[in-house]
Amino acid sequence: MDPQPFHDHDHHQCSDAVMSQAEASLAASGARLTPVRRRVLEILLEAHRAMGAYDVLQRLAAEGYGNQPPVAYRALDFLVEHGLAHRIQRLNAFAACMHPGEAHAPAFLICRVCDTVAEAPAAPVRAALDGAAADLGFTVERASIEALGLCPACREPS
Amino acid sequence: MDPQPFHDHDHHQCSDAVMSQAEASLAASGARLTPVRRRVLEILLEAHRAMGAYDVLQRLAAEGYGNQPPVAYRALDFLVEHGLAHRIQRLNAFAACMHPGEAHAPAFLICRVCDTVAEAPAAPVRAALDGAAADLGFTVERASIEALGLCPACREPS
DNA sequence: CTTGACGCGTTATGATATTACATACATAGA
DNA sequence: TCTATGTATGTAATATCATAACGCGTCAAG
Repeated sequence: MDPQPFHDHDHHQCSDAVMSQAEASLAASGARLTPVRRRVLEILLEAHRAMGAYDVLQRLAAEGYGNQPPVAYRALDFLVEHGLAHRIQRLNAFAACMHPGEAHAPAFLICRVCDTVAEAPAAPVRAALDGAAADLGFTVERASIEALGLCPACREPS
Repeated sequence: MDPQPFHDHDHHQCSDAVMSQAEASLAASGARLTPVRRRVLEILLEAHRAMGAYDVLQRLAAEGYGNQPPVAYRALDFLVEHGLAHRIQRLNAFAACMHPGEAHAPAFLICRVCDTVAEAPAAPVRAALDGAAADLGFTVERASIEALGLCPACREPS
């Protein structure tokens, strides 16, 4: 079963699973998961949320790491480059990838009430986009697909 | 024929058409196209590009309008609210809407070489996205769909 | 002719992100 | 082991993007 933010799940297990996948994925590519990078990923994994770079930085600083923006941005950029995190343009923020290692071009579903961010399988969306672009002669290389709305939990009056 | 950035077109006519549509659209809603707002729209229309708020501001300032950020942001926000311009999240920038008045939820195609921004019809894309979201119980309210890639002109070695 | 809504101008500040350079650390080769 | 090399981290300074808060001018309704 996939990590799935919108429903009850054992979050500890969910995070651990992602961390393991992340480690495996990195080992395969020869990149190093240094303490700062690992810690940043853990911080992102604490919630199914997007966090701003400065929020992450504050956490790092409190734990004795550097307290200047590049410390956070470098780790975040590393995670994004290696597919362990995503940048959410709409929020100027970052979220842990819930499916590291798998090739995927996700769409992000952002709940405007609880700020939860989920990844939806976007292959069909991407196909539609590629088609629309092709009609205009445009070749899509990278796409950001981000939706703002209501997650199941916030939709129903609990 | 639609305004279509990626192909040769009479740009003067293209801009004029959009301005007329914009005026009509605003008149219908009772909102006012003041000099600053009009000028900002004209500036955005000069190129099929996204411009940063500060770029617009510089232009305004050079023409004797205010030279502080809120002057630009207010006009830009107004245009966006009234469907005359779009914010391109990926670029932290704004582009004139090429189909004002028409209800549309566009996808943006951004050429990474010439920076041209075009709007593609996104109804099928949006449908696919709604579907993927619905599978997770998520209700999409607003979506940003932005693609980075190569426009037809930049794709072919001229 | 007042009043109230709106648009514009300005100051100040906040939030996000990068450049540039210095220091430390790991590791492979001599 | 020693040292050279690349990579990671730390820090200062600055660039870029965005908003809050306030005051003034204009214009139309009452």
